[in-house]
Amino acid sequence: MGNQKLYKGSLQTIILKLLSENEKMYGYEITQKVKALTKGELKITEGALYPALHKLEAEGLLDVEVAKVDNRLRKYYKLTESGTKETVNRLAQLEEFIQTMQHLIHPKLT
Amino acid sequence: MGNQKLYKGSLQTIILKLLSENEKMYGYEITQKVKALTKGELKITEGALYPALHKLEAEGLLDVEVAKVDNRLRKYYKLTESGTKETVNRLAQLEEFIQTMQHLIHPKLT
DNA sequence: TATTATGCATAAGTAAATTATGTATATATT
DNA sequence: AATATATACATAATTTACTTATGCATAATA
Repeated sequence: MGNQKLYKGSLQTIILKLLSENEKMYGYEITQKVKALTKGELKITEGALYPALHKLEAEGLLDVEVAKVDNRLRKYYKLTESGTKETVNRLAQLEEFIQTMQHLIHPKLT
Repeated sequence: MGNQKLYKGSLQTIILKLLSENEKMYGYEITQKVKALTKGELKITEGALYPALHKLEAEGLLDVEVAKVDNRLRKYYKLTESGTKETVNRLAQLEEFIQTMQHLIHPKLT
């Protein structure tokens, strides 16, 4: 919980990763999914999420599709072709970053 | 290299960790050490490092001691008692963050 | 002689969050 | 019936933590 600031920079990658697994998701769903997957560790705020989604869309990595469910608005996002490719890169970078941090924290291992 | 933005938020923890291993270090030494430990993966810029050191000092986590070596100035930093305790916390938070990210990236494992 | 390495520092600009609002519908609680 | 919580979107103001650019100074190298 106190490590909330550490995930700065990785939100886009998290979104892309979830979309690579789920075909299409809407914003609120993403926040709930992340909360569930991390057992409440990571809580994505709306102020972070929606601008991030808009940016990914503007960059051509996501497509959006509006739907009305139970009289409520939903915006479903899914990866574009370009987004699918970029997800691979972003995940590789995140993995590399984690490896690098492991080297710093546990200098003896690996 | 492209993951440079991901380490946002972890610089202070990196500094604290290095100082928990080395007793005392000066700024330039820290940049070189990180570069070496990460095989050039992470390059701490001076614009990030020095303000971070000053902040940690202002928070009472570091003590500073000025020395002149080869007619050049050096500022040696070392952990205070409070800094030693805080290092444990920060490292635990970083570990937890890494674990959380692993869960997100590799949902099947652990 | 000019560049690179060593060693410190700060100011301006930027990216990506947090915090605080705002709108609206549906469901659960008092 | 009124109120709070959950669902679902959005944006503006602020803060944090960097990058980039710049500055000063000495030592070693090309």
